[in-house]
Amino acid sequence: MLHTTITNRTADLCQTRLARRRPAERKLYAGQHLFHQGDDAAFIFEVTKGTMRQSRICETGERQIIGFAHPGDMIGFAEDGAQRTSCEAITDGSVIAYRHDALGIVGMNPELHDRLVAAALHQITSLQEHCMMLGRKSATNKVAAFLSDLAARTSKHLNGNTYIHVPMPRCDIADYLGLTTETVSRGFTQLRKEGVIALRDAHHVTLLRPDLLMAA
Amino acid sequence: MLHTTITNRTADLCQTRLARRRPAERKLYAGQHLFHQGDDAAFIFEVTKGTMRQSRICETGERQIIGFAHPGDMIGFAEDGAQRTSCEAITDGSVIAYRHDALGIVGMNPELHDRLVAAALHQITSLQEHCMMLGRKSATNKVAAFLSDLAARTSKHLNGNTYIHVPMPRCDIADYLGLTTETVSRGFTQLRKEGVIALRDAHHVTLLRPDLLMAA
DNA sequence: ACACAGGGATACAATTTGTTACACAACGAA
DNA sequence: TTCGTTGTGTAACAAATTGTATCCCTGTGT
Repeated sequence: MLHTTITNRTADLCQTRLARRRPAERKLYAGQHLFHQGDDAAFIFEVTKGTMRQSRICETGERQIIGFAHPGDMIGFAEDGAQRTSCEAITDGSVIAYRHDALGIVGMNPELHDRLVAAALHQITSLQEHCMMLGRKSATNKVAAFLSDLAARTSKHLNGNTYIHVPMPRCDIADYLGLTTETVSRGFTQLRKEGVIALRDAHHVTLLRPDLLMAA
Repeated sequence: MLHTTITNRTADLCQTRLARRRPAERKLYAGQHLFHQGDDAAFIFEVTKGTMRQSRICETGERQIIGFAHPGDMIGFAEDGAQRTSCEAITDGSVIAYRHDALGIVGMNPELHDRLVAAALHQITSLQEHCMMLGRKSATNKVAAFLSDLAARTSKHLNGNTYIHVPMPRCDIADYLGLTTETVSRGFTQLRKEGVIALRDAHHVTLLRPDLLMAA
């Protein structure tokens, strides 16, 4: 490891400012891969625009979507330098790349190190919640919880209503929730019939009863 | 943050040796809690003996077991200083406590910092695999995968056979796999009827066909 | 020995979810 | 325009999982 390169606080701060000025932002078009399962994990990425999906394919060919990443999220935490998941852009977007080993070396950039550690801990928490949802909720509950999460991240409020943009197709939601597309469809329909949501089209949802959504 | 306390390498090394000499091991009896959901997260624990279960209770009262921890595993990674899960000992065991903030501060003990970061990344990977299993496997597959994992961690080999000790009751396995106890029971029975495993009793399994277990 | 409690297994009914099939709308290419 | 293609919603039926009730076995205490 590179702990021997530590010199003093000032040098670190300079490096921080330098890194700030050139954030190495990278554009991604819808459908484009950020990395593949098995790739060398040299970077951790911060999403700055767009929505990404992080997925894993298992031996039997089934896909599980591990999570969706929105602006502000960090993706690409990897054990032993190899990505265990793939990551693709669902919409056009952009990311900032940080060296993966900044997690191990405070000296390079202490502020970045803290942000990466915090993001890793956050990832652990959200994976735990995902497990909880996959294991212990019914199909409709899963759809409701998914919309609730999405609303908390990316909703717009206009004259008392909450509007959610659902950028991903139904099959992505299904692979995220451990369901089939048909069951996801039934979930949306049921929430609509119960008056919890209204659908302009498959990708534009209005939240009529946020209270019922949480409880559902 | 406490980066200002960094002085030099030598001091850090001394502190490392000191920490090594007094590992602050703590005994736990079966059923005893290591921490509760909501507790302040001051420590990360390394399991040295026994088996622990880490679980979460959701608003509706359902329990999901996030993972089992065996000797060598680290538990207690927490966001914002608060535990999101509870942790209990399934068998008698013991743990070593490390200060949680050692994750953020390399200076205190660089070697420990590296171990904690590696453990956090490992936790992310295994949670991702857990999600995959919860979302995309049938009941029997889940039981098989669970036994396969357990075998990889804690099995004994005697004259060509693999013996697995299953310390936890069926209801824990159910809450881990997102099933009911009955379904777990049926899973064990099916694997036995297929000749993949043999059962001495509920807690002692012999692995007859490890190849079929992975594939199942 | 006896009754009792707890964990586990099993049969059968009930429910949820997956399958299969088809209709419909939006979209792009010929 | 017309023809495919793709994504989505719906419905009927099949399959998987769960719920319920019951039974078994083992250990424990009286």
